[in-house]
Amino acid sequence: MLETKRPLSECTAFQDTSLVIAPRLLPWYDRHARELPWRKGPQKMRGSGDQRELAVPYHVWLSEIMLQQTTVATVKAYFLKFLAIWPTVEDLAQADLDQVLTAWAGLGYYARARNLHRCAQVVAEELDGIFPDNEAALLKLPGVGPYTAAAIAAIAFDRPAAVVDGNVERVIARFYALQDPLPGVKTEIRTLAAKQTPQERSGDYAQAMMDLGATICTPRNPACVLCPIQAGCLGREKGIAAELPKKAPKKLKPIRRAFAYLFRDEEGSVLLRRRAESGLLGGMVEVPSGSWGEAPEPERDRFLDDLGHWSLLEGQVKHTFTHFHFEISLLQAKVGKDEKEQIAGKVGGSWHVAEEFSGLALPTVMKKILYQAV
DNA sequence: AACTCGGGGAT
DNA sequence: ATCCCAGAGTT
Repeated sequence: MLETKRPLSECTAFQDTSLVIAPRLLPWYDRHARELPWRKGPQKMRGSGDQRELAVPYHVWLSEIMLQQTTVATVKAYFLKFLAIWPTVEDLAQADLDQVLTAWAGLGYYARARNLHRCAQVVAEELDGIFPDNEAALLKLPGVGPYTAAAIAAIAFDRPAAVVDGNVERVIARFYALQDPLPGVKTEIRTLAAKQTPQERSGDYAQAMMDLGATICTPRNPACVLCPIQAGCLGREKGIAAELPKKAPKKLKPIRRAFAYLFRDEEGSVLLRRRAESGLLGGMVEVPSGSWGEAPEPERDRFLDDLGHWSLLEGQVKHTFTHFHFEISLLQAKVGKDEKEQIAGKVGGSWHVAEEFSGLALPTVMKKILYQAV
């Protein structure tokens, strides 16, 4: 067996011989761990009296929320910005939701920002500003699901929680050559992942698995020759690692179309309004638009039509959301100084010049519309 | 279990 | 173009 080849002196932390990943993965992590803004260096197993350096729970939580379905490269700048604006969870709890949404703008999945703000308030006001140190309590927090609860417990508190994200799913599916497709095979993956989670250095192990998936065991063209756990990998033995995990086919994205209505005054101000608190782009700022339908031609909005003399602008703005493509045709109308207030009232919005855009909670699709037209 | 919910980088 | 990303919440 593989584990019997290790010197006994290195085995004390991994006496359960069913642990075949951690003993090889952690030494690799000690050498190859990525430097990330929210991460402290790997815990070195030094003398017994040595203090382990765990990352700050607030930092771990903030980064994990941002990292949900979002790449490390994208998150870095947002993480540093949030930490600069709100150094502590109490600071974030006291912020206005609109400020949080503005700082989050462009990162996507805006329900995360709303839940982030609510969670900060729960921690600050009900938990004395201290994050729970166990999965069950973490799971109750807004925006914290099974993955994030395990990740915080492991990384911030070194609890032996089974951390299973897309990277870990891929590594486990390949290591055990699991050929059933996701999401059906998820339960089996979680069971195996839990069985491999070590009692020691659990936080490092979790991050090592994710680093491995991100840099070696990649979705395509995995670098098996460089892999620290290549020896026990059934997927590699069978020559099918790159094909795993299998996934159910995805649905085709329909195309939705709409008219965006750009009210402009003589000085270049634009009329913007806030979207409903829930649903797509919830709570974000938008250019008023008609309905977003799937018909071959976009639908005019009777109410907005009557508020100005509209002219169609050249070209269309294209944007792809998670589950549909979006094509926006742009309409523009000049608004006189005397009617600005009245129209703003009817539309339910307010006037803004281009210099103010960066301070507004504008999602990317709305920035595209504004930068094309303004 | 299926669906909603952004945006960008890699290929 | 497609895939996938340190997934969660709702139905």
